[in-house]
Amino acid sequence: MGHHCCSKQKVKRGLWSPEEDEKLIRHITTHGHGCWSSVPKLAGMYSTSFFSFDMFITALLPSCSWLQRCGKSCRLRWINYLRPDLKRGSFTEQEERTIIDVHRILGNRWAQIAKHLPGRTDNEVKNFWNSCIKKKLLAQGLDPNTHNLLSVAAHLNNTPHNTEVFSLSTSQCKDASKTPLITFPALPANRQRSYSTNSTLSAFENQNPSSVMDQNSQSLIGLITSQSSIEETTLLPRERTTLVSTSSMNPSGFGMLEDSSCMWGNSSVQLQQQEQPRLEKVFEGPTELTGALNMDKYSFDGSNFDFDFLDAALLPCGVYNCNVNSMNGQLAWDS
DNA sequence: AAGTTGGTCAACCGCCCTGGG
DNA sequence: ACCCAGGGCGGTTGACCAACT
Repeated sequence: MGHHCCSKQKVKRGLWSPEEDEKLIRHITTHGHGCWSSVPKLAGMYSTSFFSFDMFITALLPSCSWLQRCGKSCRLRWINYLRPDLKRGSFTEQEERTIIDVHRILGNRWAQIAKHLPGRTDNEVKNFWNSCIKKKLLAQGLDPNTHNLLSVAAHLNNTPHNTEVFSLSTSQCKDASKTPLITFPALPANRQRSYSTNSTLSAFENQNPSSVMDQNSQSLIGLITSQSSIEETTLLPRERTTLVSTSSMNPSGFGMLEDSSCMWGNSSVQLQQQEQPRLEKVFEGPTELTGALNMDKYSFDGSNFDFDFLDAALLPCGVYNCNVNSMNGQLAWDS
C-alpha cells in the first residue's frame, strides 16, 4: 500500500536505477524539489528537451519517461543518497563517539543525532547504530538503550525491596581506553532507590584515569549524571572528563538516595578535562563548562554526608574540595 | 558446488505533526 | 472544529553479498 500522495499513480518501488537517479538529480539541481509530490512528473518532463513536441509525447506516455515514483520515495532518495553534500565512506572514530554521546542524551532521535554529523543522514546513523555501535556497547557490558552497565540493570531488576542497591561492576572496564560511562537509572515515580557501590577507590589522587583502580585492581572511571534532569546535567563525556571519588568516611564511594538526593562520601571531587568538548551545541550554557557537580541541602549524620543535586554541569572543570562550615553548616566547593 | 547464515544498508511503512482550506 | 495533503521521522523489511557449513 503506497502513501496517499501517490495512491492514484502506478508507482515503482524498490531500488533506484541509474536512469531514475539521473532524472531526479537533473530536476532538483536545476529547479529544486518544491513540492515533493509533483517531483516525479516534473522530473520526467525535464528529462526531455524542454518546450518540445517530445515533452507532450512524454506526458502522454508516462510509463516511458515520468519518474514513476512516489514523491516520498523521491524525497528519501535525494536526502539519503543523491544529495551532493553527503559524506561517503565509513564513520570515523570521532563520529562514532559523537553518536554515542548524543544518543546517550537524546535516545533514538536519529534525525537530531545526524545534525551533529555533517554529511550524514539519519538513516545512515540509524543503520550504523544498529549494525555496529549497539554490538560494541554490548561487548563493553553497556546497555545500548540506557548506556548503563548491564550488570546494574540486572541487579536492579533482581532486588526485591523498595530500596534497591547495586554494585558498580568494573569487570567490563579492564581496557582503560574503553572506559564506560556510569549513569544512574532514572528513578521510577513510585519507587525509592538507594544506589551505592561496594568498591573502594583507593587511588583517587592519581590523575591518570587509566590508573584509578578499585579494590579488584580493575579500573573504574566514573561519570555520574542524573537522568531525571538529563538535559541540564549532562554531560561529562567519557574520555574527556573523569570523575574520581573516594572517601575515608564512606568507603563505598558514592550513592544516590531516594528522590534523586545524592549521598556522597567524597572528600574531593576531581574533574579533569582532557580535550575540548565536542557537544557544546547540544546544551545551552557556558561552553567551557563540560560539567561538574554542584550540591545543596546536605545533611551529616556523623558518618555520611547527604546531598541533593542542586544542578550539575555548572561548575568549570577542575579539582574541587568540599568544605563544611561547622558554624552554619554551609557547604562550599573550593577549587 | 550448493545451501545456510549473518551483516549491511537502501528503501518502505506507518504514524505523527503542521498548515491550509 | 474538522478534514486533508504533505513532510518528517523512527521502526522495520528485504535485497544483496560474503562467509561459513
